[in-house]
Amino acid sequence: MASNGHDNIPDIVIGRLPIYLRALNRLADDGQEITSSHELGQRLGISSAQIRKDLSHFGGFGKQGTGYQIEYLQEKLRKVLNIDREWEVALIGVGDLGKAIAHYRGFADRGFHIACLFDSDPAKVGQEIGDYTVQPMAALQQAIQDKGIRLAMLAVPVQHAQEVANTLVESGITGILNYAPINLTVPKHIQVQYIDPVVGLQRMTYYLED
Amino acid sequence: MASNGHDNIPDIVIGRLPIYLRALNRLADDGQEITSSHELGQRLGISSAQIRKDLSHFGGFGKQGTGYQIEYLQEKLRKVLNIDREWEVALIGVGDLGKAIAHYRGFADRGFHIACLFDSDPAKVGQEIGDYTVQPMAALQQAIQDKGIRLAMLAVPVQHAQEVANTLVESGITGILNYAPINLTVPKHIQVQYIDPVVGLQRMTYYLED
DNA sequence: GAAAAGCTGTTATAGTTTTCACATGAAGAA
DNA sequence: TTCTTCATGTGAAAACTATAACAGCTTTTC
Ligand SMILES: NC(=O)c1ccc[n+]([C@@H]2O[C@H](COP(=O)([O-])OP(=O)(O)OC[C@H]3O[C@@H](n4cnc5c(N)ncnc54)[C@H](O)[C@@H]3O)[C@@H](O)[C@H]2O)c1
Ligand SMILES: NC(=O)c1ccc[n+]([C@@H]2O[C@H](COP(=O)([O-])OP(=O)(O)OC[C@H]3O[C@@H](n4cnc5c(N)ncnc54)[C@H](O)[C@@H]3O)[C@@H](O)[C@H]2O)c1
Repeated sequence: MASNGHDNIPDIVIGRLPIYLRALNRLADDGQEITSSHELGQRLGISSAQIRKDLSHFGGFGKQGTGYQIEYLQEKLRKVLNIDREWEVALIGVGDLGKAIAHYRGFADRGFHIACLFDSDPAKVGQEIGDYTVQPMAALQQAIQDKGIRLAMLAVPVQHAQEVANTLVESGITGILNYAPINLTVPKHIQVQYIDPVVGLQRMTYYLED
Repeated sequence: MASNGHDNIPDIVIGRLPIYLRALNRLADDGQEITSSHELGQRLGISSAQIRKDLSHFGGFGKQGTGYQIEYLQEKLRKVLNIDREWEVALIGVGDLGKAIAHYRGFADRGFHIACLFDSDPAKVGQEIGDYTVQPMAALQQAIQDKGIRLAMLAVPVQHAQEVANTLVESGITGILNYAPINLTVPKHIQVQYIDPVVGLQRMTYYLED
């Protein structure tokens, strides 16, 4: 049916594709070559019908009677998600969390290359972290525009998150991964994703008996 | 997800409550005392009707013509979510990420107290981090049972995450916040929440034009 | 090589979630 | 007071999402 043009695929379907891809990565690591909607569903706690239906939005990736070739399906999902290439990401805020992020290899392994680091603290500016030097905020706009960077990770204290987000948007960033526990107000065409572990914990305690 | 003796409030509603609470925290920080479903909705990019409907599952927290008393609503939401008390959390894996987590004050500020640290690496065991000493994995079950800990954060390498999760479940943990990029297989009564920043990035790139 | 078993893609059905729209109550203005 | 404005809580309708079921192709089994 539809291929990679932005037809009207529900957001909720798009949101599950990275989860499918992550499960496929694990199966591939284990040396497995073929899987099925049933196996994936069992692993993910999702019905097999839902997986088949989600995938069918983008074309037939499987083979009746056989299942899905893992490597092929990974390739197709990467293409759909636009991650069949490397994305450069700016990281703002090189504190405890920012440093852990900068050292973490899991981003590069999955196609996201941290291409520059920024911090407002003069004591941090100039520090070498990984392959890069921490730059001052004054250099942000120019650097992002020169490199054509579209994505940023925001790891500054909550009080400054909105203000830095505004700067990012002005600089041309269109996707922000926000670690600060605050909902950002941004123009409609800007994507934001939130990482807030406390929200995760709070979602669980509801279900725990006292 | 199993609902523990609660009414049958949809999971999706429960999942939004921490987001509402977070927004209320910000408003309270700004010194505001009253808000409305409309104001909250604007900040969160959610319709006001949805917020009113969500809250109405738990009783009438607002006042017609006026809105919601922020402090009162926070209190009520905390009660609903079972976070009108402090929860102790075990942290497994004291690497780069685990250290950043252990130093982060945002957990304690929002009612989650990291009560013990574990690592399998003999070089890490015995290290002092924050107020606690890293303990060996062999001490895990006893410590968790003695303290009656129900929640754990999992920050070990992906290859060991499932095996450690199994140990946690055996030890009596019923909620796991998993930082490793793998879907855990656990018994039905165990809650799991995932923190995977790469998934967040991948959800955004779909919407970015090439 | 025929029958059995397995799996996809898809259409139809069931279920869930969101939005709409309004009755009702509160607060301030004139 | 009375009028106007504002905002909640809620049933009904609309929109969306998940599940069930099956035709049709593939592989395995005997
Ligand atoms: N540490 C964690 O495990 C963790 C976990 C979840 C969320 N967070 C969140 O991530 C953010 C950072 O946490 P952290 O523990 O690394 O804090 P931190 O204080 O160690 O680091 C914050 C960094 O941001 C820099 N900064 C401050 N204002 C800035 C500005 N206007 N522009 C650019 N840089 C600025 C500071 O100089 C500092 O280096 C916080 O919002 C926190 O709530 C942290
Ligand atoms: N660093 C980050 O910013 C970041 C971000 C997102 C996700 N993660 C994920 O978090 C996990 C940890 O990342 P990290 O960068 O801290 O890795 P790390 O290698 O620095 O730390 C892992 C720690 O786990 C310990 N460990 C290993 N096996 C163990 C076992 N069986 N039982 C107990 N402890 C064990 C190790 O001794 C080490 O101290 C990984 O799964 C990683 O993918 C990390």
